[in-house]
Amino acid sequence: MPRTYNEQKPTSGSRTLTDQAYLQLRSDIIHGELQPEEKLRIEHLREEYGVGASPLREALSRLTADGFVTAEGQRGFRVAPMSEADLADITRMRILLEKQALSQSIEHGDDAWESQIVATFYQLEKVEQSEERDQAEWEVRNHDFHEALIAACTSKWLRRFYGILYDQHKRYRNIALSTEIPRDLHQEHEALRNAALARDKQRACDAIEQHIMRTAEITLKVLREEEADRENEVDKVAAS
Amino acid sequence: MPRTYNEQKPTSGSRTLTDQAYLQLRSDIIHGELQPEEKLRIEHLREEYGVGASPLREALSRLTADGFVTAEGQRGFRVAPMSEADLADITRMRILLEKQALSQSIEHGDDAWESQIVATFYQLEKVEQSEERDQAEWEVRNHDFHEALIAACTSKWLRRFYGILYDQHKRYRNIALSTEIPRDLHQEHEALRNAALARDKQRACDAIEQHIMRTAEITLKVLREEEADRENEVDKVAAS
DNA sequence: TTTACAAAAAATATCGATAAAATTCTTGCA
DNA sequence: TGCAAGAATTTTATCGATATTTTTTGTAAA
Repeated sequence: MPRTYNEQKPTSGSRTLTDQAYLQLRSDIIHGELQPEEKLRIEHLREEYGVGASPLREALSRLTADGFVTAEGQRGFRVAPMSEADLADITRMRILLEKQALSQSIEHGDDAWESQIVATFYQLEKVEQSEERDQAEWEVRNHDFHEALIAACTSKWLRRFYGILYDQHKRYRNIALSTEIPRDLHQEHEALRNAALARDKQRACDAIEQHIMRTAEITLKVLREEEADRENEVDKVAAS
Repeated sequence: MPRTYNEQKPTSGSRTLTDQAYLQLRSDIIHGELQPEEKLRIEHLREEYGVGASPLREALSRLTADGFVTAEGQRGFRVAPMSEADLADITRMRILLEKQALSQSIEHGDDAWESQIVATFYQLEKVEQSEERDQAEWEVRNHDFHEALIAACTSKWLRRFYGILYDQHKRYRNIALSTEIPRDLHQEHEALRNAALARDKQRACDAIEQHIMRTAEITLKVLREEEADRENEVDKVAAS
């Protein structure tokens, strides 16, 4: 009896198994389920994710392009490392690109663009001011808002690169904050919204720079604390 | 008798078949052997490049990340389209990134960096002033020189994105110029070298901007002429 | 002649199996 | 005890075969 190997799970909207594997792996890396530098053995992942080698390898190739995975010929794949230097690099680049995208967006944005900024800001505000500050919810709303700001940017390449950096940054935030709550970023978001709607490029660029810097600083601080904790653990074990 | 399917061609230095397929496809796209928008049928490519479906798909995934190929789930791959708008986009982005990379490089460059600029400029100069202006040779020397200029840039991400854009731009140059000769870009290169060695960021950035703009303009002009020619052809055929 | 549908053909995505390469484990020797 | 050669194991990269989808072709009704 010929058996069906694609069971067409209706749970995931993804078309192909490769897409599914890609999205799952991506999510697991961003959320730290797969640790930095961890070896990604195909055989192992096959069981874990329930797909064959081909779609897995393809998914890993894509993730390599996104900078979430590193590949070495004949040596397989591993989760991309994380470092303070890398975070600093991502931050600087994100500032450069998001400023540019924001400027273009302010230049070309129409009424729909403005509306979308107002709408996404409102949703973000709601999450930020609610009692139980849901990290996952905030992530989504934050992303929507930032996306709305640069939605009128006409450069395909700028958007592509910006998207990669945003997701990279997200990984650092997720690893660091994990269960932490977002702080008073609210004023910064508000300033950003107002500057954009006022079509004030300079003010908007300053706001976005400061905003990204602040977010990165907080992430960096938590990252360092975690690092210190880990070293303490090691010392304790060594001392016992 | 178990047969060997990897014949280990010693001609190509690449480790894996995937790498080989990637490099070949890439080159064929950059040099216009594979036309923009052309369908890339796996079955067909298998014969053409002599490798199986798996390495091909992986190679195509990588090329998708580089922006040389587009992929649509369940619909396969095709060569990425080319357009004037895309060229303009690439140009603008390349200016933004190369300026940034150059600034950082000027800031951090050491003696070895300076030497490398002098050396690669000299080689480029030789090609530019020789009688038989070999397009392929010039491409390599030009790339080496530009690479040397930003070699001291510390940002991994900046270099990654810049590399992608440089190669994209190269495709347009190759498609457009094909057998054309490089013009008096020599003075621009010289100005660039001098500004870099003088550690004059402002001057270097201006020089690079003008240089990239000029190159792009020339490419655009040739592109338009070719387009016009093609339309003439079509008209002729339609009239007959 | 065009449109609509169904059958046929082609192409994609995927699997399981396997050769080659890398890694780990043994074991014999200085 | 340390270590090097090589045997065993694990892992990667790759192939050929096949289910599922998409595209093309052929045909009959409007």
